[in-house]
Amino acid sequence: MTLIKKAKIASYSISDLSKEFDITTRSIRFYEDQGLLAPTRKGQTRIYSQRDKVRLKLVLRGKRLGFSLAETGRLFELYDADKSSAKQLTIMMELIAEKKVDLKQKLDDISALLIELNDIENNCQKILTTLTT
Amino acid sequence: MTLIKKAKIASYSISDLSKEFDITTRSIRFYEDQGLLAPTRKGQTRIYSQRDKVRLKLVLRGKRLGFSLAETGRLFELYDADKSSAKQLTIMMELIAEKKVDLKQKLDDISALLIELNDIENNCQKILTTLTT
DNA sequence: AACCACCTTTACGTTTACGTAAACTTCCTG
DNA sequence: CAGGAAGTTTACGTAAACGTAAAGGTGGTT
Repeated sequence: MTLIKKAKIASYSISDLSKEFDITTRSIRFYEDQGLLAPTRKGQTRIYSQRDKVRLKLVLRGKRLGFSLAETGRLFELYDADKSSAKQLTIMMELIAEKKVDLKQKLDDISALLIELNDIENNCQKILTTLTT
Repeated sequence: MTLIKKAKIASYSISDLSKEFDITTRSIRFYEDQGLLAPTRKGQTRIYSQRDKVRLKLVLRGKRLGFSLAETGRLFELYDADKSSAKQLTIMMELIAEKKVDLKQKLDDISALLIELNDIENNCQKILTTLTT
């Protein structure tokens, strides 16, 4: 396989991303301030890579889940961390275990709430049909 | 069934609840300020009923899911709303539908994140065993 | 009576996550 | 070359969710 993939590396302007994700440029710059993004520069202007775009998507996913930007930052460290020392690795695995507990709690919370919402919904539907007949 | 349940109605002080849920009394009073709790009074002192306690639990569940207090308030309205008018009922059902979409998004987000965390975890484990052998 | 634990209100302070405005550069287009 | 359109930095403003005193009431007990 001597086929070389001369991939056209996708890049984005700040307004590209702001439109795509429906957020303000202010937010994007703020995430950079907080160390969550690190676009390159062409002169003054920020240039976002595919990796930056993925990161931004992950930030927004974190927000949907109620994570603070700092928490999302810690998750990023997990992705990037150096895995050379056994100590570092065990610390990482502890963090992962914690997050997993957190996420499982959220799953339980969502299940419970979905059941309750369905109950109310059914109830509403029932009353509605009796009202309109 | 003439058996009458003379239930001893449970009541709680603010510090009872703060200990049980591991939050400050400040928070509990703040939730009241925001209209999420409505304890009765004995003199100046707040008395919390079983219902208040359940509500507080729901507030905290909402927080875990990243809901604002205002959003949780709207959910409470769903529980309490008058279901007499067809118009009101359809509005309610729309709100419920929205929330369900929201929750399903969260489920997807959590699933994705759990998969990623498991990946990292496995990777760490693998490296760790190669390091320690 | 003095003290302690627990309750109260009032009010200013703090963190997070941006909003918003001002003032400026850079690049394109009519 | 005048005028946008989109980029930049700097900086003050804001909403949400409390934290943190300050100052005081209430009830039991030693």
